Amino acid sequence: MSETSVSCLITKLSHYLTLTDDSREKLAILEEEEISFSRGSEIYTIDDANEHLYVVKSGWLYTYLDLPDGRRQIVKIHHPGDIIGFADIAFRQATTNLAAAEDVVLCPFPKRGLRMIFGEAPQITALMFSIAVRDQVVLLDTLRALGRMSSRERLVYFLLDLVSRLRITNRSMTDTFRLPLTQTEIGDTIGLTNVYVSRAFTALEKDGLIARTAKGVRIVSEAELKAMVDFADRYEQMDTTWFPE
Amino acid sequence: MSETSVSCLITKLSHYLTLTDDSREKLAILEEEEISFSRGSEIYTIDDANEHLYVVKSGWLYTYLDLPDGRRQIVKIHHPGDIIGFADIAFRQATTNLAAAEDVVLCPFPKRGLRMIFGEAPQITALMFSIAVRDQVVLLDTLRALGRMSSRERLVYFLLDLVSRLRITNRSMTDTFRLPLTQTEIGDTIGLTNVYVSRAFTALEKDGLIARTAKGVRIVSEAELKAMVDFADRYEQMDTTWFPE
DNA sequence: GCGGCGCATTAAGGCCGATTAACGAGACGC
DNA sequence: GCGTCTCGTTAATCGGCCTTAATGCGCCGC
Repeated sequence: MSETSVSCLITKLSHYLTLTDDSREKLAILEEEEISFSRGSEIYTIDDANEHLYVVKSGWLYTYLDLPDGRRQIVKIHHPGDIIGFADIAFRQATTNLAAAEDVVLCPFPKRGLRMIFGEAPQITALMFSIAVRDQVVLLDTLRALGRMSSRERLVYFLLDLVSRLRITNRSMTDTFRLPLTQTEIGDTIGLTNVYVSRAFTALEKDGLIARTAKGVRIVSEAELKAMVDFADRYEQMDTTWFPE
Repeated sequence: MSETSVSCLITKLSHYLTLTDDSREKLAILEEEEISFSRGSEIYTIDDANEHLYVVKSGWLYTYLDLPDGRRQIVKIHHPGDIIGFADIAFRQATTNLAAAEDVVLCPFPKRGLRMIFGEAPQITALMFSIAVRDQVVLLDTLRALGRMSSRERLVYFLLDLVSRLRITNRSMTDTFRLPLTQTEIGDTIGLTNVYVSRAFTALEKDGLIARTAKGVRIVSEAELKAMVDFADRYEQMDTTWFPE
């Protein structure tokens, strides 16, 4: 446990409003415990009893669904500061699978930790509710991408969505970011094969819209990319005017 | 206003728990006002100030997103008893468009009606929160369908999802249901063209998996269809054990 | 330094769904 | 009863993405 490091959960939530000391203390409780998983680990799978939620301390993970014949769809990528497991609150058993895209550190906390938040921290409750709703809108955007976009457009949408999210926790980040996912994983996210992810990447690079570094990507012409897929940033702003306190 | 007719909102919510008289009174307030729209009407569009939510009294509607060149993705179909607009709570302006698939009657109520519910009716609050979360899981299933399924599988998933939802408000419904959507609209929902929706329909009918009536569909071999897409019913059961009261 | 492995790239061939178009059936207005 | 419009069907052609497979690069263990 690193006392000195700033909590990325608090960083993420602070983007939207100034947290009270009381709120900060309540959030700290959610990050007391730590577990590490190595790349490729399955943290939980469908039908597991889901008694815990997780705060991501470091590393990327993803939630996915399978088809019986082996096809796979990644439905959500998780970054440091994210809370994993909200979607399963309404069910006794997990409805999805969770895997580590690289070595990760998670902070598990029992569902009743959430009840404590709900009962005693109205400010965080409202924010978490808003984030859950916001994520739903993002899913609608993703649906639009998978249902109606070409391979190149899908990749563009995928990259723009990533940048927008990463900027919330890392304000200094401009246009270059690390991308610790294989092209097969990216394909499973946007409904393509690894082959076509590769082709789309090189095509975008050739057109000078993006550039690729060792393990990352640089967005070269963000405006052009945004116009290409009619991109709307759902992360930057949220309506917090109706919040309590 | 028909005093005699049972509210479909109350019917829908009653599927999951027994509502107290107090809860029923609070819900009735949400259905006081009524507006009618005829088939094809646009009730609201992106960037409209979204000050209202709507309870569907009768008729089907759908929420959709556009691409600049005219491609369209329907992201959610609404039935009687549904509450429309949850997803936009976190935003000042609408992030989606809403259109009437047939003649409909809606009950609009201001956002602050929801605040009244949140503050004074913990039972309904918990239920609405659960439904919002449940809908999120359904969206993940849909993502899997659009990302990884063939045209026939997508149509099967679409039909099974519809039946499961309709059974919540209409317990007597067995396997035949009305389908007031054009094949173009169905295609916009599952990411296909009207042509391929037609082909998928006739293929399923030829295989004896479904049958088509005048304006509806009959599920002939539900077990077989479910196996085909590894279908999980997210509507029948929800975990309400943690609810207050 | 060597072999093995995972991953990205590239090419060839095939299939599925898009596109376009023509036709028919039904609903509706007049 | 006629014309018009929408919607579903069917066919022909086209193109994008998949499948499969071969190649090469970088990383790691030994």
